[in-house]
Amino acid sequence: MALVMNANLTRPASPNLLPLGLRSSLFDGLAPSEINALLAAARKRRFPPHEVIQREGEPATGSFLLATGRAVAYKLTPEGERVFLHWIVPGDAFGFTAPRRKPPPCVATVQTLRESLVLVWDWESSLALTSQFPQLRGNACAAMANHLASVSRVLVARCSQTARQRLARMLVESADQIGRTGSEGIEIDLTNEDLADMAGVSLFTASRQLSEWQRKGILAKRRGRILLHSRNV
Amino acid sequence: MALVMNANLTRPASPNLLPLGLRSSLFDGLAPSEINALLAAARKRRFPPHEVIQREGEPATGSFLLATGRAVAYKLTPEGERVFLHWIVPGDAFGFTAPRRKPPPCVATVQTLRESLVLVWDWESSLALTSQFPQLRGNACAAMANHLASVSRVLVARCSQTARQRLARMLVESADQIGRTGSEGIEIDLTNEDLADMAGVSLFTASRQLSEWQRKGILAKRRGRILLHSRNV
DNA sequence: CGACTGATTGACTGCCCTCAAATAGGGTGG
DNA sequence: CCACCCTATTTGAGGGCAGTCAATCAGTCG
Repeated sequence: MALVMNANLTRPASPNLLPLGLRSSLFDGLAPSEINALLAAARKRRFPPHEVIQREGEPATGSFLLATGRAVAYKLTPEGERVFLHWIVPGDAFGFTAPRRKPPPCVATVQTLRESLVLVWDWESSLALTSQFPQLRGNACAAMANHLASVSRVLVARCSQTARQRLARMLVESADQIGRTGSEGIEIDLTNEDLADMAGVSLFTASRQLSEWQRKGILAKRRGRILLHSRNV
Repeated sequence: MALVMNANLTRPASPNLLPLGLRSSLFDGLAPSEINALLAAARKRRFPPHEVIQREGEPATGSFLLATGRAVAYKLTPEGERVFLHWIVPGDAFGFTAPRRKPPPCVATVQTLRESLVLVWDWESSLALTSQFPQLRGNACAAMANHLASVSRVLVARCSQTARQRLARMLVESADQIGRTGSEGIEIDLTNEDLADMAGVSLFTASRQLSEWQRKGILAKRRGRILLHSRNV
């Protein structure tokens, strides 16, 4: 029951097509020559941590594929609160739009968490490539469908779950997505504030709830890190 | 600032292509002969009021285009609460998915409000048509992008707005979408309960808030109907 | 060993939901 | 035309979840 359904690895493309060993469902069903054409058209761009790759509302002037690193997609409320949508991990594509004359506005903001390597296609070449390779358009379409499903799940979670439930859910999903399995459980590098933002909960509610779970022995806390003993909720 | 951005009439197709005079952005950029091929492949189906056309979670075995009538798209929480997504008006397409081997599950439930005429393409012909006409795939993709933007707006509204604000917003949007302009303002055929469901607010909160607005002279209420004097909020 | 940032804890507040009970529209049948 | 019923709606009282504010504590890094 993952909240985040990213566009990675449903059917693996041929392995090691890139020097990076990058796999992505964006390449599903494409011939190696076609993939090479894609890669040739892409610019590789390196982003430092906490850098905005695309900003909600601005024209979608490019399409992206995360090669290495990590990023997060979120929306901003008029009051400036961030509404977490999903993590973006290597292999995930974003910024693809329906074919139009003009770039439509971005739906969400995407920001790196750590140093990341991103393949970038500008608007024109993205348009050209997706019209040249119908399979690619289909794959981009599938990525959009996944985003739609993902946002829908976030919506339902926000509408029907309590603060405690949303926190629990975010913990489990973050463990799946960005957790490192250690000797005593799953370690997640997140501050209380990160977790609170993602779950849509105040910093204090998050702190109180996490403390309660720690008292019950479900997890242990270090500064800026959470150690989840098991994934039961 | 419409919450609902449906797939209608961005650039009009040639007029009166159908006996119904149906226009839809689904036909954008298609030649008349192509549109005829589309229509020939479609089955016309009439739904009585309050009939479910597609149900969330079930395989998306068809693609739809509403010709006449009205419908609503919503999601269900595990507790059975309905989360309103958007109205569906004539010209709106829904149920289109990314090209896949198997039909993916529907993202939302779509239900008629009144008797409606719907064009239906089954899974196979939908797949065949969208691969035959790249422009059609693009248009279906655009419809999906609109749904994504729409759900995102609902999400942000749910996360950042108070009950009062959400009610106001739903009133204005419903006025745009399904209101009839009368002599004294815009009439909307909605019960308190409908409005409360859509805004994600309890029946009582809706009643209290509407009464307050009525006292202030912003609107008048009849049983099962709301008369909005102006659209200011 | 400061200093800064992250985390904790308690007290208070407020929005909005729940429940109960009464009221009013509006159609229907006599 | 009126009585009646079903449903929509109103209104009040009470309560709970979770947010806000304030003050303190603790970990890490220079």
